[in-house]
Amino acid sequence: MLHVAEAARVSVATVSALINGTATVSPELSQRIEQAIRDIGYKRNAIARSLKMGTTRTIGLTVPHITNPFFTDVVSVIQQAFDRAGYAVMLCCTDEDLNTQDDQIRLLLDRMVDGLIVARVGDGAILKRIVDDANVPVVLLDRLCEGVDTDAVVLDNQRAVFDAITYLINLGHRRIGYITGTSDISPMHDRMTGYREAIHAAGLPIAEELIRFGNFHEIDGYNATMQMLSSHDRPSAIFSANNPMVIGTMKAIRDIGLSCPEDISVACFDDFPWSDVFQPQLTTVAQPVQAIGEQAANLLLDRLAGNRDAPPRKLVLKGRLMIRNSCRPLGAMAQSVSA
Amino acid sequence: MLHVAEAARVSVATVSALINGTATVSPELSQRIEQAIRDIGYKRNAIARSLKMGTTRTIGLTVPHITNPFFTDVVSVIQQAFDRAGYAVMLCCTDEDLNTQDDQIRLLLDRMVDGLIVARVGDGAILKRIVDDANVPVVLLDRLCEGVDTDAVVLDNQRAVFDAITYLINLGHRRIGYITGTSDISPMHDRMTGYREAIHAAGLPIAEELIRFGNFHEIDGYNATMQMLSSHDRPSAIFSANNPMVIGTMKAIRDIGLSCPEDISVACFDDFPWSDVFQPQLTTVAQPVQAIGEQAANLLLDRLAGNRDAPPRKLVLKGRLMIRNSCRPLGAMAQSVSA
DNA sequence: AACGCTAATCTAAACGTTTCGATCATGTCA
DNA sequence: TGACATGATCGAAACGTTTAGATTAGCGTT
Repeated sequence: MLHVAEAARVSVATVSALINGTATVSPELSQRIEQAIRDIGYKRNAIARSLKMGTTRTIGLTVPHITNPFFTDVVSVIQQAFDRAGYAVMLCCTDEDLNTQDDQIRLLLDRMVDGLIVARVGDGAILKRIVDDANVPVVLLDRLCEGVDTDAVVLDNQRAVFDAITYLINLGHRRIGYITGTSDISPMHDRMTGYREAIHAAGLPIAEELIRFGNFHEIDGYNATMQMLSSHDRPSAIFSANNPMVIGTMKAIRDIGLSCPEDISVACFDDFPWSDVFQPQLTTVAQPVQAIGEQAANLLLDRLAGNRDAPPRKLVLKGRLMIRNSCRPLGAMAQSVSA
Repeated sequence: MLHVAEAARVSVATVSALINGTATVSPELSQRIEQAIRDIGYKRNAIARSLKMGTTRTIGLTVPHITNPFFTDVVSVIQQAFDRAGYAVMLCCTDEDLNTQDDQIRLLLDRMVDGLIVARVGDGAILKRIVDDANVPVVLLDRLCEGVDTDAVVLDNQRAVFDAITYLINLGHRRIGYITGTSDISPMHDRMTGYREAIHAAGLPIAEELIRFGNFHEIDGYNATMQMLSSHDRPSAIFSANNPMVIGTMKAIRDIGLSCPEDISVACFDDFPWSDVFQPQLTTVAQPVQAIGEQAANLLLDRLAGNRDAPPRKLVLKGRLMIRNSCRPLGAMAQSVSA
């Protein structure tokens, strides 16, 4: 900018005024300045601007895994929304690791991001402290965080799983395996509650050996399924509370020599783009990814636009059970259907 | 930092020296400073540091679509690599749009990213100018760019498709449909060449009506497949040069009342994590996503480490044909196999 | 005692912006 | 003609760091 000012024989203040339109500058000088900008190929240095202005027009986004199709889609939507609003997005993947997450959030805050969207991981204690210290707006995505009272957009996980399990029960299933992630994050906790409530509402007993915990990865789903299917009294249906793990479930079913849905029914949380093309077409709980991403972005953009003092807003969206052909009727029902 | 210095009754220079270890500071002052840092909860401002140092420890990454599983995986690997190296990643999705891409790259450069990894889109002219102007190292990912002579990591696309098409020919297929993206980017061009060469090498005629262009999206694959299958002399196999489009192909096959592989064989570029669990299990050309991401990251990290003057390095990796059950033998071969 | 050497610390400029308040020319009005 | 408002431009401080070079103190040599 200094060079531009010199070339146009004006002060840097005038150049700044012209670029930002913060003051009127005469047509004559305007032209000289614009010419100089073109000649020199001047580009405003956003870092210097950020330092002075105290804002970077950048937000931080942390998710556990970008390869989980749910997060892939949500990240994509969020990215687009902020792109439209002129913000850049710094993406971090925490790999479901608490320390990684904390490091990354600190890194983002050091860089003066204007806001944060966090699909948190693990215990929320440190997150709480970090968020309290940093006075940037934070939006929680997908996962609430005890003690962190801020904007959030989540799914009604309990209801969604309740509906899915009830659907399986209505098909005649009585022993329904349930594979979940570690329950220290709210969706896993709520989904589990939905499972238990559905079983209970149907007057069925909860079989604790049919509930298996994994760490969100395909291999965890594989192992959990293997264990369940190797038992003497195996379930007739399996519900996976997490999307990558269901791939493991399908592989285990294949490897053990069974097939879905003939021998065992399968349903899972989170939809796949290809779920209605390949066989079996999985019955899933679809999250409104577009809406989730947009709402999260809107909440944050609203804060960034200056609406700092409004009380925390918590948006709860509804999932949708996508019934396909991976679950088959059992017993009396099966006969009435096949008749 | 000023507050820390005051609290510890030292100069800011000493504080800086201690934090960065750039000069020895006596144990006594060290202790006072560390105490003050803790008391105040001081965090170094990375923006101010960047302004002074001329480096942000941030890189820019642009890809066409993050929802394309190939890019999802590569982005994930790159993100991890830079995370380990203490860099942040700014992610941009260009949505296969040239203007969006140019805007985003400019945005990234304004923010003084230290380097750029670009899976480019469209015509490379503007990209070339931008890259020339900015004197940050650039690594091209997946797609080369005419006139931009810089580090790159790409696949041997021609060979990969040649092998895949030859595989289909060896199965007895003679009319092989080919669905591709717009050929102004190098992978699409090279893949097309591979297709033509394979057909030619087998002494078969090129049927131009079997070559269809789309814009990388599922819907394009759908439309292209619909057109081909509605013709009087439809192909016995279809190869999709792009991953999202093959979903459209499968949907079209289903909607038109055919099935794969009984009525038509299908293969495509890029592997899916779930390709060997669901039916049909797609035969694909798998890219070494892990290696691609790591190599791209390494090339850039090497430049960032100061190796600026080395000549441009172009890494060409090999694809791998993953043969599954979505392609069936035809004619004489089919008989010998089924016999 | 004067000198030089080393180690520790500090002063101040610089990075590239924004912006407040000052300056200055010009035109208007009484 | 003088007072004054208006509009355009500028000078300089500030944002929070890093760092070159100056300063100071302590200590061993001669």
